[in-house]
Amino acid sequence: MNIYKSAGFDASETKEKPGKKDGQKKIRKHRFAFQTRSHVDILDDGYRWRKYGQKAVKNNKFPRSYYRCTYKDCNVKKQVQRLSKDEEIVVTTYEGIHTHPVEKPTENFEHILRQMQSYFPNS
DNA sequence: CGGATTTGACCGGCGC
DNA sequence: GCGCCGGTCAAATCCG
Repeated sequence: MNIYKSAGFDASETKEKPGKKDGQKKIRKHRFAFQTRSHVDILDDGYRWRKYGQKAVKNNKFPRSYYRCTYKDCNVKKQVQRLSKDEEIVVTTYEGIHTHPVEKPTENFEHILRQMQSYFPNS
């Protein structure tokens, strides 16, 4: 299994909706993109995900899948997209930070999971 | 039975 | 002002 993490470290601020009251304004949304070499887009990182949508991308021939964490109070989002150039490459983009423990015995992914948690500052 | 998944439709924002 | 795109939610259905 050859899995390597991508350097797609992008921290964008939350997109607040104009017209609404001062909701989340200064909080940033952690965005982390992972590039995995797999034929299946079902990458289990140890968390439970529930698919809530699927849309096709313009630059891609393949549709993108939208997932959301099913944990109580866990508003973490994840998207999976395949590269049109290399269908065997799957890009997993995580949005948000998990606030609950992992209960799944991840295989080699545990290694990556550790790296992810390292990037997420636990304030 | 509960939980999860699928597809379609709808809404909002932005562009022109 | 209208059109278009992206994104999200909802209902129905299927599986375990």
